[in-house]
Amino acid sequence: MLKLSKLTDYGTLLMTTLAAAPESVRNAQELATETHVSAPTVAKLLKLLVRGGLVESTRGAHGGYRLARAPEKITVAEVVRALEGPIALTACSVHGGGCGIEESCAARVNWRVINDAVKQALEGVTLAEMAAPLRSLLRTRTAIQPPPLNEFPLTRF
Amino acid sequence: MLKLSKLTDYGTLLMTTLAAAPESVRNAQELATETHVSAPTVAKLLKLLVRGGLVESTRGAHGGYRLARAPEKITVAEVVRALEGPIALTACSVHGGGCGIEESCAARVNWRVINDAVKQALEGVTLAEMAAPLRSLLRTRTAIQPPPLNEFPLTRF
DNA sequence: TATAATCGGGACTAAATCGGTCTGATATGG
DNA sequence: CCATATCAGACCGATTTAGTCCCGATTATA
Ligand code: SF4
Ligand code: SF4
Repeated sequence: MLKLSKLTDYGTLLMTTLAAAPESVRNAQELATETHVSAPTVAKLLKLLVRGGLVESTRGAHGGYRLARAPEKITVAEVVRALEGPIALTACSVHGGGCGIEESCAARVNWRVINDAVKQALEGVTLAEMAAPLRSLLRTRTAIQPPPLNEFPLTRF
Repeated sequence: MLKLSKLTDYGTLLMTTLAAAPESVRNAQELATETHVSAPTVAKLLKLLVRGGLVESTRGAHGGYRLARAPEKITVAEVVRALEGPIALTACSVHGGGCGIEESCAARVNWRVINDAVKQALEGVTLAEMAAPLRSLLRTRTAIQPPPLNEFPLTRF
């Protein structure tokens, strides 16, 4: 459904929760009860987010998790990328996607443009804005810009 | 991966192909060879598109398919909707999505705004533009507008 | 140092979805 | 009436997703 996977959805909720108190260190269990997401799932997500460099962990007793950067410096796009790889609406928008009919596809070039639009929409929203809801998002939405012309795919289409 | 299903992808390709010659009537087999998509899949897609009101079919000998409306009047968003239902990034952005933690979700309101942004991006692209690649898309991308304020969800967040 | 708390990595299963195929009914043109 | 071609739907295998569990590594603290 052009939809986010549920894991990614929960992941952003998790990050938003972390962003609400960026300094404090909380463990997986605490975050689970705060977000109402099941504990094992939270743990799994946090692992992925750590690996993606968005969250710092401290091990051992009294350990826990904390944002790796200031909430203003983390975009929703990064969260999505950490959890489910590059943002690619179509198979061909990531290199070597292996669609098979790329050569003859009339829609490919335009999908790429649409893909970029979506990507930039996600990149324009920071965790700080997610945590402090919606006022600032209004600005963000109009900030979507066309890419410079020379960035366009040099295809033989 | 925040990705389109392959069926939807092929569906837009199919529609783009139809839009390239909006007048002519072609049958499923012809469209399959033109798009390089397997024939049964094309047939399945066309059924869905007919049901969605985007394509007209004529049955019997010399039957085939044709766009129901002018290419300028059909948006990519409609194609996506016909093939995979309402555009909903998160489970809660469609009514009765049944997320379960909606009450306590800090991210919900903002996801809704992002969802609207993506939706409008898709609504801003017509099949005519897909068929005549990319020049006109540049305009479209900047045309994304914030919704009127009173359209915002009235939540107790 | 011993112990408890906590993360890290990965394997694993169940369920849902997706992509694709097939068959029979139905409608049209000749 | 027959050949052609869409229509509707069931159907299935493959893949992906969601969720759980286990065990080894690491650290604070008593
Ligand atoms: S080449 Fe065309 S069909 Fe293949 S993934 Fe890209 S847009 Fe889709
Ligand atoms: S309520 Fe929150 S967690 Fe549930 S679907 Fe909406 S955004 Fe996702």
